[in-house]
Amino acid sequence: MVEDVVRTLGYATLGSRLKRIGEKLQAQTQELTEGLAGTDLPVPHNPVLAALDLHGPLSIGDLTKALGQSQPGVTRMVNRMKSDGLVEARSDDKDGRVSRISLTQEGERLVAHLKATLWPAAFLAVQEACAGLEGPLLDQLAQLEDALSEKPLIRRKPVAPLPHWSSFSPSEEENR
Amino acid sequence: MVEDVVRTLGYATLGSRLKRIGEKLQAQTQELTEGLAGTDLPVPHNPVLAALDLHGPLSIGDLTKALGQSQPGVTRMVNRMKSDGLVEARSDDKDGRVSRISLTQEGERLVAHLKATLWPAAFLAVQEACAGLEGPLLDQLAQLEDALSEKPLIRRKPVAPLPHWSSFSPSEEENR
DNA sequence: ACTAGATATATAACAAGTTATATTAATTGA
DNA sequence: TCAATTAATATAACTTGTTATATATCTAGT
Repeated sequence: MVEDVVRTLGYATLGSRLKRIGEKLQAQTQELTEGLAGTDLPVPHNPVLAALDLHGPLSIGDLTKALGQSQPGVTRMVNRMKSDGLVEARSDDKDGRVSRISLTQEGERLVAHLKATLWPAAFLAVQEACAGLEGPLLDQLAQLEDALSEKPLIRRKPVAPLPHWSSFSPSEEENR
Repeated sequence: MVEDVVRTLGYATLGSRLKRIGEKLQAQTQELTEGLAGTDLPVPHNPVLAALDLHGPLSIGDLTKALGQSQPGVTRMVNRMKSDGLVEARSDDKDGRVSRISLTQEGERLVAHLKATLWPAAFLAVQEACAGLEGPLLDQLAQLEDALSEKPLIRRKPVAPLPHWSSFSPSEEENR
């Protein structure tokens, strides 16, 4: 049997390790999405929806900052979401370079649905998987990775009635 | 100003968060690679070299387990490394389906070089960035992300003489 | 010995991230 | 006011991860 080299090497491969766990979490969140929200929204599109919901219309540059990733990546994701009918772009009146991205009606509807289903469920499931993690980062990562293998997010759906997303993020409807 | 939505959402976006930090670490490790080992070896190829160095020749399936990623991904990475002259494949004598991947002489040479330069330096730099992290996972991630922004790995090169990789991974030359 | 199924790897198509560069619009300074 | 610079977004090419599927070889059972 061959051991997990990326785990063994510790700090030397922390980057690969973080990416790997992140991808596992996203894959399990995708299962949740289908099983719980009944859509096939790609997991990385959720933060875009959340940012637009929190702040109202944003430029590509603002989204870049909100998501912490590169501008071309954001542009492409937004284009995809545009062709999916979730967002729309209009160029700014003051500055013709900037394109203001906003939720369409369909986007608003989806957000409302996600706030009642996927978002709280994912939050709680991940929170449960992280409950009891302790110690140095590498140890917590090992514990989390094991926890996700042993009991994936889809089996951590809360039994009690799902709280609405607003109870996690109280300040959301301000900037509209 | 727009805040960091992925950070704000906490557990709900932990997958994106982990991927994002992982990519940042890998990008900074790439800088280290060029500045310190004088090669342009892609960061994700390091664990493959380390696995082959630790265990000697491995099948694609074994590498898949060692790296914890999908078989087609491993196959493609190995093909790239083959065309870079770092590894070679011969089909197994007993079982014609399995292809045994081993380091070429050039691969061995590169590994020896990396053990004296990049691997210990990256280990120590990441360890330093992680020193003092405390508390729940989300907190430690926030601290780490801030630490990497404030002082990237390339500025954490140890001043003292670099210890050899073998001092981090004492059991390495066994399975050859 | 042959067929069925299982196993190992390869291939194809896609997604999402990156960097580098092109394009377009706005700003600034002579 | 216009030329040069700066700034925002778009486009292109690449990497690395994925899933689904094809191919090739081995193994088992009759």
